[in-house]
Amino acid sequence: MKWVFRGDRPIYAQIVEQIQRGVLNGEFPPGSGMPSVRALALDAGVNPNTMQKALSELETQGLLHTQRTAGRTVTEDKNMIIQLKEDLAIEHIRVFLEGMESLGIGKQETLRLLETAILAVPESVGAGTGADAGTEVN
Amino acid sequence: MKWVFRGDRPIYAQIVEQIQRGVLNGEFPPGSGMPSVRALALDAGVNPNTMQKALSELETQGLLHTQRTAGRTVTEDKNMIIQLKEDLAIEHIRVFLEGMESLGIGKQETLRLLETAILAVPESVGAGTGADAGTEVN
Amino acid sequence: MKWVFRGDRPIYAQIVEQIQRGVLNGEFPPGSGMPSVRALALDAGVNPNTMQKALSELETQGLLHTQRTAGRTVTEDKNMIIQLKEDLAIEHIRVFLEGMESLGIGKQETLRLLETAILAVPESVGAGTGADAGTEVN
Amino acid sequence: MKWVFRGDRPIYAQIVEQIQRGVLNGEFPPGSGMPSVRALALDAGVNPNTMQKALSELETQGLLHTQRTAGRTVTEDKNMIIQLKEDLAIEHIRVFLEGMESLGIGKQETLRLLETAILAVPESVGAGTGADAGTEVN
DNA sequence: GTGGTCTAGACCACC
DNA sequence: GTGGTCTAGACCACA
Repeated sequence: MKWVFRGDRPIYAQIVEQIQRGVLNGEFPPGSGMPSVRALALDAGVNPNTMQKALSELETQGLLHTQRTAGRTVTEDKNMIIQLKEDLAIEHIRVFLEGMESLGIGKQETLRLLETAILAVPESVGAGTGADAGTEVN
Repeated sequence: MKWVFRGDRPIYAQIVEQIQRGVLNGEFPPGSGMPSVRALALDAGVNPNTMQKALSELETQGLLHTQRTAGRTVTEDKNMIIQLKEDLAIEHIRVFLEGMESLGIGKQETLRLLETAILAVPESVGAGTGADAGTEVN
Repeated sequence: MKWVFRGDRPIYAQIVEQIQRGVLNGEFPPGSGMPSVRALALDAGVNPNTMQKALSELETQGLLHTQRTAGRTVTEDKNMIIQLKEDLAIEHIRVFLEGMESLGIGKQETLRLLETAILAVPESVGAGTGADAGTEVN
Repeated sequence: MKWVFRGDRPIYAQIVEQIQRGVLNGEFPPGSGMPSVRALALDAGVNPNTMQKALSELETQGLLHTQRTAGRTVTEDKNMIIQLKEDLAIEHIRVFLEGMESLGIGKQETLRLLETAILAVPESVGAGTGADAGTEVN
């Protein structure tokens, strides 16, 4: 796992997001065991307490489970993972549209701008990243 | 001006954004005078210090100018306003795409999702918000 | 507020319960401001961090709100408080009946035992504690 | 024996309770022999050390005895079993009333609520589970 | 002064 | 070794 932290937001919150991301894109497969708190903390270069805080938040979200002394595991509930992915995507879109609107840029214009932006720096077009979206999880 | 604040982010930052928005959408036209710090603070229901901090930041951004004794005015530089709008839009798009990508959703898929989202709750289609983007300012 | 802690469960969890109790019985009325984290910690004789952990859990429960720098307040949503009271009562009853049942004591017998226990050490009978149950909150 | 464990409390403590329950409700009759530690551990799906710890505790409680080479047996002292049952019941009731009181619900009201709860989901009324309380043991 | 975050370091029960 | 809890102490942004 590659950890990158910015100074403008709590580290633990960034950890939460990056682990969520890791679960969503298959780096931490459903049902698999997570590294120990200490190991993760060492790897990320943060205090174990900070890592712990992030992990327990992920636990209250239901994304992680803990077996007391047997370490933590990613939830096996693939539906929850898919659901989370959808929720986050919808929220992202909502915030994005809202932000653009507040700049006086309407939805249609936003769409047009996004198209332009993507065409400017396309990813290997044709390769369906759309397909990928679901496959890592299933 | 209608002020709305959420508790999860610094008030002053939210003020900055809302005034930016006001300038971009024509509520505070270029060259026009801003209300006094006290008046704005009273209107927004915040501490004058907080409003002061927000205005200072807008000044360093170049969006507002101080006329020593004559209070603050919105910049007359329409290009700067257009430029700001563009910058913010590009930044929004960049962050958005990055966020979606981190969910394992590629650019093409993102575009498709955005289309779907917009078609679901369209704005009065045909009315060119794209046109608006520039018109209030010019 | 009188704080009592037992060694068999996390202190922060006991704080959570005792503050809940305080909100439910009117010691912390809805909408009122809570003492500062430091003050509460000093009063309870625990580390500010421990108190903070308890308070932030109460916040995620929705029972407390925080105004960033203006301190914390009890929620004004009386319905939520009543709801919480009901939920906790039902949960208590459920656990109680389950526990008795696991001793081989059925519901009817449990009821009989409880009657006996209460008659043995009655509270000022006739004085409707039942009435009180709702009144502090309303 | 059907073992169920929750992750929020020590496994060994839950084992203690479940075996107590087994003794109280006649599943492990007084004087009878207990399965071996290994067998129990295998059955419950826990580490033998954990099962050992639970059994040791039950031994210090006096509910089980070791016959050196002959394995463990349930105590033949029926009075002790009855006593244990009573103690646990009283403790349960005490904790229950205390908990309800802390919600601002007095004893009389608690009694009323319990009646309601039981009437809502009655067990085959008339069948005296109360009678059972003593019979398996005698 | 307020809440919030982070670190360092210790201790504990559990397996 | 694992997760969990607690303390002590420091620093920060905000109002």
